Order: sequence, then C-alpha cells, then structure tokens
Amino acid sequence: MAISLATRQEFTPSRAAMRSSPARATYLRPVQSSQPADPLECELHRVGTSVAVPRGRLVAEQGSPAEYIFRVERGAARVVRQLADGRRCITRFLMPGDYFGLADNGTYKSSVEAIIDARVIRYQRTAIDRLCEQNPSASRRLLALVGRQLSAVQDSLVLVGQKSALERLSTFLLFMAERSEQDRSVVALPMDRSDIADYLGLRIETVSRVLTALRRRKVIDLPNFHSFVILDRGALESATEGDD
Amino acid sequence: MAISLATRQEFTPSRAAMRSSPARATYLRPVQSSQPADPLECELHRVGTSVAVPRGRLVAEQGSPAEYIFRVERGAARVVRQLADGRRCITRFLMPGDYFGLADNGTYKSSVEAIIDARVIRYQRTAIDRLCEQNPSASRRLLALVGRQLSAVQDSLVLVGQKSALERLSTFLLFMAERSEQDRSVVALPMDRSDIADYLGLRIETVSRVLTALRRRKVIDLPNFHSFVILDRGALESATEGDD
DNA sequence: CGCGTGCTTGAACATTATCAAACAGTGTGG
DNA sequence: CCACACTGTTTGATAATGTTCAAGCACGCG
Repeated sequence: MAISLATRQEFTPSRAAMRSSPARATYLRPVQSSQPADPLECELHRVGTSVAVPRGRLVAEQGSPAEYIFRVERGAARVVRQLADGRRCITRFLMPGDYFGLADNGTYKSSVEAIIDARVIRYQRTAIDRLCEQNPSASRRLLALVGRQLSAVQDSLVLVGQKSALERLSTFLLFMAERSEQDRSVVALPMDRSDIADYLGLRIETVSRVLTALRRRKVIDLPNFHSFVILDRGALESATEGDD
Repeated sequence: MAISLATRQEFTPSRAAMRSSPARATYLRPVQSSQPADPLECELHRVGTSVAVPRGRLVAEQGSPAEYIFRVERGAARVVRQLADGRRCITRFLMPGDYFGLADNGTYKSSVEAIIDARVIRYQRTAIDRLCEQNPSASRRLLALVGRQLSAVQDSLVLVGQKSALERLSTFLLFMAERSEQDRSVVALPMDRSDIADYLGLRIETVSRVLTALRRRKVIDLPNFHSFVILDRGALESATEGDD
C-alpha cells in the first residue's frame, strides 16, 4: 500500500480514508479549516489549509522543497531523520499545537509521518513570509516559536547525550504525561516501541526492559501497548535524575 | 557581512593581545567595536559593544536574565549546561562568527565560557527587538540564523543519539577542520579533552583512546594536545558513518 | 482459530564507563 | 639547570550498561 518512502508502514486499512490517492508522497486531502483562537492565529488561519493525514502517511519528506509550514491539530506525528546507513532517528514527536517546518529553509531536513490518523493545518511558507513582512508582531511570535523549539531540542540533546536508559525513559514518560490531557490518569502513547527507541537513542529491547522494570517496581502500569499510568510520580521523577 | 547567511565568519584582524582583568565571574571589559560591513550589520553594529573575555571567564550565566545576545569575534567559547546531579553537557562550541542567546527568552538556558582568550560583541536584546520592529528584513535574517542553529543542534542530536564513539570523534574532527582556517593543514583544537567528552557525550578516557587509535592507524596526527592534522581524510570521512 | 505484527524475555556479546596508575608537558623555586 | 609539583592526558584492567541474536508471548484481525 503506498507510502513508498516510509521506512516502515503499518497500514491498518480500517478507515476508508486511505483510498485518497496512489503512491505519492505529497497527497494530503485539503478540508475546511477549524476555528482560530487568538488574533495572530486568526491571521495565520486565513492562509492555512486543514488536511487529514491517515496513519503512517508522510506529511513532509526529507529533502523535498519546504513549501509549507505545518501545525498539528489532531493526532500525532513523528519527525524522522534517515541516516545514510539506514539508521533512523526521531528528533521530535508532534502533538496537537506543535509546528513543523518553521526553520527548514529550502528543503525539509526531516520527514514527518503521521503516527495515528491526524489532521494538520498547512501554511504556505510564502504566505507566512508575507505576513511577517507586514506584521512585526507576527515575526516576533514566529521567532519565539522557533526559539522554544531550539530550547526543546537542546533538552533532548542533554537527555540523549548524557543520560542512562532509565533516565531517558522516565523523562520521556513524564513528558508525555505533561502533554496529554491533564485530567486523565491514563496517558496515551500513540507511538510504538520502535518510535520511542529511535527517539531516545536506544533499542526496542532496552525500551521494553526498562518499561517492564518500572512496572515491576509499581512506578507505572502498562494496561496495553499504547498507554500507561503513573502510579508513583515521585519515583518516576527521581528516576529522571539518576537516583534509581 | 552580517547576521547574514554565513553561519560564521572569521575576522582575524590580529589586534593587540588582551590582558586579563581581575577575577570576577560576570565581568566583561567593554571596548570599542570593530568595523561593520553590510547595511544590516551596520545597523547591528551601532547597538553592539565589543568585549574582551579572558580564558575561563563566563560570558553568560545559566539562569540569569538574558539581557544580551552575543557574537564571538575572536577566540572560542563553550556553551555549557549544568545538570542537577553535577554532570556537565556542552551543547555547542562557539567560534568566530557564531551567535549565542538568540533564542533565550527571559533567562539564559546555558552558560557560556571562554575556552581561550576571546572577544565577543554583545547586543542589547531590547535593541535587537527594536531593530526587528522597524526592519522586517532584519527579523527575517534573525529567523534564518535561529533556524540554522536549530538545524545544527538537530545534527548534534543525531550524532550523540545514534553514533558510536569513533563516529562521533571523526565527525567532530572533520567539523573542526571545516571551521578552522581553510588553508592550514594543522587544525587548532582550543578545547581540552574533557570539553570534547562533554560535547560528544563520552568520557575523556574514551575520547583519548579513540584519538590515539586514529593516530595509530595514521588517520590523524596529534602534534600536541591542542591541535591535530588530518593525514587520511577519506578514512576519517568513512569513519564518520560506521565503516570503521 | 490461526496468523502476523509488535512486544517481551533471556543469554552471550560489544562498547563504553570506571577506577587506578603512569606519563607528559608547564611553570616554580632552589 | 634540575628537582618538584601541577594539570591534563594516556594507558590498562575491570565492571556496567546497552546491544545483538534468538525465542517465545500476546494482542488484533482476518
């Protein structure tokens, strides 16, 4: 089925959404946009197009011209960088509200793939540039967004560069918990183990082992493959910084 | 040239050597700025102050208010992030032409320390903001700069997250060679082994071992602790991607 | 019910870290 | 000029951590 460039594609043809178009990298189905929020978003909204992206499909392709900037509305996506020797690195997970492509000038430096059925708004880069030209507050806001991303990637750098497997997983779980719907004790984990592994710079076996170790110690529970529950937040937080 | 598209540019107007000032952590000696180049840089220049920073001294301190944006003119600096448990992580090395603080909003997320006697220009953040307000092309360039930084950090993330010690060192050496004065076969290595280790997420012993391994294999030479020579660039390049 | 995919578990192995010691440059004082 | 200490680097032996390879398990879906 189609997604030619995805390293791997698990297509669960449960929905009809997939018959959209044959094997092409850039087939996204434009749909009406949803509602805007603040005045700036409103501006942005006017130049954006909402698009449905079925699970597994490419939103943007590494190396192709960076025509659009995206914002995830619903669902989740992974930002993937493919190395020459075939290794795969996930540099970010995109959750609702996250932007992608802000800093990619010319061509995309990474691919983006929907992890689950998603909806994204895409903005023509030229339109954004025009907006910034006219509206200094827009460009300030854009700069702030990119700055936040930079800061986040630096955090990842520390995480992956200096920390043990346990520390990485704990940090990751807390991060996911923070990003999920506040009032739910069970946190969704849309990505599979290999996504987590490639994100944290580990192997799936290690991810699995650390997760089950945490479960055995009653720090978390794993009701199924795609969610978890924090049972002992204190323990998880301290595992974040090495006190085992 | 400018805030422009060059990630960096080496001015080496061999000025008078600098004498260091008394030992204070945040003490920088303002001096007259050097010459500007293009119109935008000219604008910037008017709001910048050139400062001498003796080796080892802090240029900016993690957690303190991010009042300035810096650009390294001469010398070299490390961007350091201190973890709670005392581990140290170096996220970047700043060489002439590199900026720091562009994305730090509010407080600095990392400290910056001079590795060797250095000279930096510092720009008041408020002045830069004002400049962007008036001049959309300035803010576009600023955005481009931050974007380039983002891309560089992502590269580091891949490096540190996915690669072996040999791959990391090879990549690092080639990177340093690229950034040093083109026509010199011997490349300066201003930072010491522990800086390299903290940058690459390794221990100094590992750094040392890999370096001597490369020397034994006649891939590089190490005439002294603070420089190296590439003897077999092909071998070094292939070591970058795992073909040992 | 049975198959496939993704997840877990185990044992052997590789790489890197840790601990400890020796070594090399550099500057100091006799 | 030579001992001396100092700091940063190298080297070696051992241990820890994570990887690899190989089963086995479990959930989802026909």
